[in-house]
Amino acid sequence: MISKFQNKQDKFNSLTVFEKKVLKVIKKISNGRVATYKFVAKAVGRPRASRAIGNVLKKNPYLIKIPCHRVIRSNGQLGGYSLGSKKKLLILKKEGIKFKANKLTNHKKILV
DNA sequence: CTATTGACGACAT
DNA sequence: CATGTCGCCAATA
Repeated sequence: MISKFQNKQDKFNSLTVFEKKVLKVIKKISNGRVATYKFVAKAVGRPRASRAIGNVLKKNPYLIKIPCHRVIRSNGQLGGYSLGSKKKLLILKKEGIKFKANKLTNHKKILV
């Protein structure tokens, strides 16, 4: 019989192992904290794949479930977002993450 | 198989 | 600080 989660399953299964790993890591970033692309890269065992991490996120199929807006650049800059950096900034602001001149100000809550 | 494409990073200037 | 260059990497054409 076909599970009622078949659609989600299909979507999930269509992802590569690499992509699944990436999304899985990001899913764990809790509210009020942020991580860098580099951090995620290291977490999935590809320490130099930070660029590829971004490529995964730009097509994040679970925009609601996976808080990819919490991933920023290692130099403290905001970084991109599929719905536009502006949106990303607003969401983060709501979550208590502050930026000034496109630079993160609170370095306490960042995972590097 | 090769080439291109980026939500990147380190480093030089 | 700001900007440019070069290296990196998985996906995709």
